[in-house]
Order: sequence, then structure tokens, then C-alpha cells
Amino acid sequence: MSPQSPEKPSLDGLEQKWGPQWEADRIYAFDRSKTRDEIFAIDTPPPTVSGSLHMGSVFGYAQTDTIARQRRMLGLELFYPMGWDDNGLATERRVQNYFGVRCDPTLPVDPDFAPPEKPGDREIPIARQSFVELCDQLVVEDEKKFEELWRQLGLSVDWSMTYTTIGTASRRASQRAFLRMLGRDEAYSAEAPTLWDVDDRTAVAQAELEDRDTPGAYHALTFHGVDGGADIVIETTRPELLPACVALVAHPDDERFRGRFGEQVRTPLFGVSVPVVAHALADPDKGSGIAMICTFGDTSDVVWWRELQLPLRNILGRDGRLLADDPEWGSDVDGAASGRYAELAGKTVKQARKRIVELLVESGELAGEPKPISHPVKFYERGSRPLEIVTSRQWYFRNGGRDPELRDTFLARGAELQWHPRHMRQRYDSWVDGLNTDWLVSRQRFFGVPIPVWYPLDAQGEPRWDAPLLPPESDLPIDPASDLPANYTADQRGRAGGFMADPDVMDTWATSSLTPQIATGWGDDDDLFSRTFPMDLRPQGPEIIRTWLFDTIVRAHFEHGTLPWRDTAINGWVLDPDRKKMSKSKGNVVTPMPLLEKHGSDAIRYWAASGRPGTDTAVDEGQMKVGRRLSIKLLNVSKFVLGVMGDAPAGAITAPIDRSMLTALAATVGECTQAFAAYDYARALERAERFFWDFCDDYVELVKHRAYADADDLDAQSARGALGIALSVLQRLFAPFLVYVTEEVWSWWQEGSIHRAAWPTTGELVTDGEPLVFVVAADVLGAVRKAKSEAKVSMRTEASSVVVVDTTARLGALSGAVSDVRNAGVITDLSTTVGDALSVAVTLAPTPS
RNA sequence: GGGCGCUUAGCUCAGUUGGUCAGAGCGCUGCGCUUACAACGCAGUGGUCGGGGGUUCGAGUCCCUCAGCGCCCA
Repeated sequence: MSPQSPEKPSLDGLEQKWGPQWEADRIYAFDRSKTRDEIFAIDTPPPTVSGSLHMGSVFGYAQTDTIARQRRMLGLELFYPMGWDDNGLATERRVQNYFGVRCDPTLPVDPDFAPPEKPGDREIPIARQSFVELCDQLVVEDEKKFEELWRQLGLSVDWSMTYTTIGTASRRASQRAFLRMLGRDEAYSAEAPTLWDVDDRTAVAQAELEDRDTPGAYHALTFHGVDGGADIVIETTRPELLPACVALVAHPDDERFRGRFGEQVRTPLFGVSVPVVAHALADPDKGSGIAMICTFGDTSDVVWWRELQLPLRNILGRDGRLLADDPEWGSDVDGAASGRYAELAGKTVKQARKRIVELLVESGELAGEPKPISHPVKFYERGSRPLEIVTSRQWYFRNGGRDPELRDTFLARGAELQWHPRHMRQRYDSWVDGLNTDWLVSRQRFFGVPIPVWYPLDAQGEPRWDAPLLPPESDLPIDPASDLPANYTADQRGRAGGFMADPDVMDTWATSSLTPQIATGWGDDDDLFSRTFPMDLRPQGPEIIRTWLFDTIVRAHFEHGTLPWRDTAINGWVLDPDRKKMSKSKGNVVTPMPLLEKHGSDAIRYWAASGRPGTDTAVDEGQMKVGRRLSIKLLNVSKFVLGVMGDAPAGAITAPIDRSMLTALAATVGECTQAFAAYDYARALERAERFFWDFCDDYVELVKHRAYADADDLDAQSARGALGIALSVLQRLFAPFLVYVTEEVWSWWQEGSIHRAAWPTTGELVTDGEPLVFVVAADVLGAVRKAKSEAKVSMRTEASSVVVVDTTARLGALSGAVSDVRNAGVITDLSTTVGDALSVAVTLAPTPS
């Protein structure tokens, strides 16, 4: 085909021109007739659908896409679907804020309900079904916007394979995996103390915790000795939990309390008798060295309670308020306890603390003033109030948190996975090492995958937790709240002798940890599954190694006995332009669309691909401008080369400098290929770019004159041949990065999409050229330019005489390019002298003034 | 408290296995409209490679130590 380049090439409009074209030509469509070894399968992280994507997502996804595109050009068939993580609390919160509503599952459905135009001051309580409908409605809109952004960014995913984590296939897979784990005893339910978010009213898992330094105060409380024992003063930051106190605890080696272990003391205000016990977890340096154990103030309390087999004295409800009814006080109360407690019942933790401190002051049992401190307190990572601990029935998946052998198994799985960069594995190991509970997967929420079980109710109407009723896999997905267990009728729901549904949904991670299975059609499409699972690559951010990556390994290990993928590529953080970590709370989040519009998609991709694997990178418009400039340069040099080539014949590549340049390019191709194989897209880009500028600045300038010569001139044919090959290779080297501009320049002279063209190989180049020819010619040309620049004259100024001093070898190389150098430097007389190192003496012709 | 990563030109960063490795881009300065490119090109300026010690013929590159920054875990 005869080259056709536009008169004035431009980057404007390339996204609108090529995006639809790719879609129409199905350039990125997955061909499912391929076999496993011909396929490269990427487990793309489904972004959380909660309003907007930020530059961090753009960064990581663009990097992954460069790898995907390079693999595709290598001839692999890409299995590269996109998913949306729309199930879960993030969506519920967005719906609450967006519509100004709140889910109240006790309400009946109002068929006339319509959400307000604008959220009002007070959230409107609505039925569960209406709430879920709003969730379904909003995520569809959000997902549309997300897809638009990804398309504009030029991600080469096959959009026909998109899945969502709340979708039917996901619910089916999630419930099927749950039932199978239950059958293998990898899932279980238990009544246990659980970290609890009082605002969202749901249990939370270890992976969702974060410690925050929080102001508090030590309150010194006086406990009274009995049978003549001395008083003991303890210090606590949570005096409101005094009614839940079940013991005092000190370190077994602590001399101060050694004699008191086993003794009983009476609590202040309530007069409840509790023992003094010893446990190594008690810190002698904290407070007064002795602490009260309450059920439950923190996770230490849970450990003490369990290991020392203490009684349960619950006072905290799921709403974060003190329970209406008295706890079990034990046997020997003086009668005051109940009366005191009545005053506190129903108060929030904060209110109760205030009141109990007042009471302690009145009774004289508060020793001294409270001492303000700052200490780490556990929060739900999305929460605003400290977590409490309540006792409740929850579902767990085993993950090694309570089983050292299983933990070792998962450490071994982590070692089996190929990490890029390698050191990211440390984060996995330290997380698995630090696990101390199984994975809590049930959530007392609404928009999620329901736990697919029912429980029979006994004659008293009490559920039989140990004998859940299970649906057959062929019925999945089910909603136990509306579907029926086998052999029961609808009117038996909630009745003694009947059944009840498990009220909970699964945590989002319990479903999104199955994305390799969901995307590959596990259980639904055996043929697809056999061609794509286990997958090749999991790209993702560093912050979700402990959750998503680990959880996914757990699920694949249990269900398939394999890793879910062979490699993982962990991207870095995106920092704001001032190199601060971006976060919504700081308000320094940069939104991508304006930058995409301003600099163009290729420029944004260039910026992202400049960030090395696993390395934190700042949003840098300067870098985006560099990418844009590179794109423009590619347009211009393509136009030039194609213009020179025209319809003139390109012949055998014989000129030494032409062979030299192509040999250097072959080395670059080798480096780029190797870098990509190691998932180092950034190095590949850097190497290609470095060669490209040398090519433009030096090679093209050097051979320009020769290439314009007559059609039948053999030297001209050599130059045109080399230019054509180099251009083709360079366009393809940049194709994974600058997806729009490379497609544009490719279309000027080639058939088909560059994104389905073959990745360049050294085999199509020249590898036996003399590398020095191009190098020395460029050095001499540079020296001449420098002389002209220093003389402040135009580059067209004639150099009447140039004397090059250099080594024999380098001068020998130069002899193969003398006429090109003379033409490019406008040199009349070029002579050489052998010497130790390069020096160039330039005599300029007088400039006419 | 433990672990990991980082500290190279004013700024952002490259520097595989120790031997032209002291680099690139941006910025800044100068020159230039040359048959691809003036929202551009060419050229120049610029650093005792965080401090100290050690191994070596030779160390941004390996070891030790100190300091600062970031992240993860407790």
C-alpha cells in the first residue's frame, strides 16, 4: 500500500477515531478456540464502584495494559476481562448519601416509593427490597462512567466479558464455593466475641481493621479488698465498662501483685466480687501494672476471657448503647449493682463514661484526676467510631489464623507465586504470619451475596445452628429470605417446627476473592474454565495484598489445590503533585478525566508507564507533556520517513551506517523484549525512547540527503530501506504505550491494526553491523553542531574545514559514513587524524552579514 | 517495638551481576524557521551519588553503622 500521511498530522481526535474502530473490528476480542498454552489470562482487579475512579486506578490499569498489549503482539491470545466490584458496604454508603435513604429491614415494601430528587436533611428509612433496588440502579450508572473512562484510556479489555460481583454468575459462584467449603469443614459458624462497628452495625474482619492514635485518659479506679485485703487501684481508659468487669489481671512475675493472685476484690460502685488473676499478656509498665478485664473492651480482654475461662458479663448492645437489662452479676452482690446499672442502661458509651466518672467521684472511688493519653485504638478502616466487641453468631472461613499448619501452607503458596517486584512478597508473609483469627465473612448488611442456608426451628422456635438446611448447587443463586428450603412450605417460615433464613450476607471479599473463578466461568462454562484457569497474571495495588491477594489464594487453594495465577505484578502508590499520599479525607485526590482531556490518553499512559513497577509515583503533568511531545515526534518522523520513501524503491541495506543503526535497534528490541518478559514495562519504554531520539536527532539527519537521491541510486535505496524497517519497528515498540498515535501512524502505510501486529524481533533487523559507525558519525555531527551553536550561527552555516582526531578503530568506522556526515554538517572538507580520543576542530566559513 | 523500601544535578528519577556509571528528562541559559517537527529543534549549564567506617587493584554498585523519609505489621 502506498503511504498516505496527512499534510499536518495531529493528535487531536485520535481517541474518537480509533476507539470505535477497535470496537467495530473486535481488535481485543478473546478467541476462545485457543488452548491454554496459547492464552495469556489476566485477573483484572474489579474496581470498587463508589462514584469515581482516581489517578491511582488509572496508573495501575494503564501499566497492566502495556503488558497485555505486548503479550498480544507476541502472538498470545489475551483473556483480559474487566469486572466491577459493586457488591457491599461501599455501595450501600454511596446509595445512602446519594439518595438520602437508609435501609430498615423491619419495614414492609412501599410499592409507591420513589427516592427524593435531592437527599434531605434526614435519611428516609426504606425497606430492604427498595434499598437493594436503589443499589442495583446506581451501580449501573457508575459502571457506565467507569467503562467510558477505561475506554478512553485505551485499555485493551474485551468488554463483552465484563462481570460484576453482585451479578448472577458471581452470586452463584460465591454461594457454590461457600457450600463446598462448608462441606469440607473449611467454613463454619460460631458464637464468639466479634469486632463490631456500631455505626454500620456489622461485624468486621481482621483485614479491615486499622489502628488510629486516639486521645483518651487513664482513670484510676479503686477496687476494695475483702477479708482485710488492701485496696487495689487500677487504671483504665474505659471506666464505663466497669459493670462488665469480671477480673483484675497482672503479670505473673509482678512482685507488686504476686501475693494477691487468687484473692477476690470488690468492684467500685457495683460491689461485684471479682478475682485477681495472672496472665503474661498483662503489661507491668502500663498504667498501674494491673488492669481490669471486661467483656469486652478490647482484644486483650477476649484473650484473657477465653484463656482464663472467665464468666461473661455483657453490657454492650449492637447499637453501641448499654443494654437495657442487667448483666449476670454473679452470686455475691450487695444489691447495689442493679440499681446503679439502671441509671446507665440505654446510654451510649460516651454518655455512660461521663456518668460513671461522676458517680465514682461522688463515691470517692476515683483516685486523682484522669490523665490524658494518646493510644492506638482499633477502627474499622472506613469507620469513624472505635470498634466495640460484641458476642454474636458469625460465619468464618479457615485461613490459618488459628492453625499453624494451614498458615505454613499459605506461606508456601506465597513462595510459589512469582512476585513483581520480588520484595512485595514480604507484605504477604508478614500478614499471614500475623493472622490471629479465621476470616470472618458474614456481614449484617443488605447489598451482598446472601449466605445460602436456612436453619430448622425446634419446637420452641429456636434455630438449630448445627444443622443448617442447604440448597442443591443446581438451584444457585438463591436468596434464603425469599426462596424455600426443600420439604418446607412458605408458611413455615419463622414458625416453631419450621425454618428461618440466615439473615446475613457475605463480605465483599468473600466474593471478590473468587474473581479468577468468576471470570473464567468456573462451574458455568467448563470449556472456558479449562482454557483460562489458573490464570497467568494478577496485577494489583500494594494495599490489598493482605485482603484480596491473600483471600484469592485461600479460595483457589481450597477449591482447586492450586494457585489462582502464576505471577503477580504490584504497582506503586500514586502521590499527589506534592508527593503526598492521595486520600479522600485529605481532599487531594486528582480526578483523571480532566487530565485525559487536557493531555490526551497516550500522554497519561506514558506517565503511568514511566512509573517503575512497585514504585510510588507522583501525578506529574510535566511527564505527561513529555509523553505528548514524544507522540507528536512520532507523528512527524513517520510523516517524514514515509514522505522520503514515497513510491521510490527501497533496496538492499548495504551502507555501513544503515547496518550500524539497525544493529543498534536490534539491541534495543532485545532489551525491550527482555524487560517486558520481566514485567518491567518502564524499562522497555525508556530503552525504546532513548533509541528513538537518537534515531530522530542523528540518524535521520545523517541520511536525509542520501535518501532523497534518485530512485535507482543504490545508496539511496539502502537508506530508504533502513528508514522503513526502523520506522516499522519503532512504531511497534511504542504500540503498548502510545496506543492511539501508533495506530494512527501505522494506518498511514500498513494494513490492519498495529495492536494485532507482531512484536518486533531481532530477526527482522540487521545484527552484524558495526555499532561504532552510527556512534562516531553522531559524535562528529554533534561536535559540529556544538561549534555552530557556540559561534551562534545557524546550523546551515557551512563548515569549510572539519578535522576529526580519534582512534584508528573509530576513524575506520567513520569512513563508512563520511559523505552522510558531510551532508548533515554542511561540511566542505572533512579530514581525519589518528589520536588517542575524539576531538573535532571546526572551521566555519565566514557568514555573509 | 519488628519488617520492607527509599535517600544520585534546583525538581522528578535511571543506573542488571562492583571496572568509560557519574546519566536522562524537566527547569534554566544561548542559538536557530534547516525540503518531519517553532505549543519545535540543536547546543550548553549543573552532582564530593545522605553521613561515617570497612572489603577490594578498583564501590552510587558489596558489608557494617548512624541519620532522615515512606509504607506494612505489632
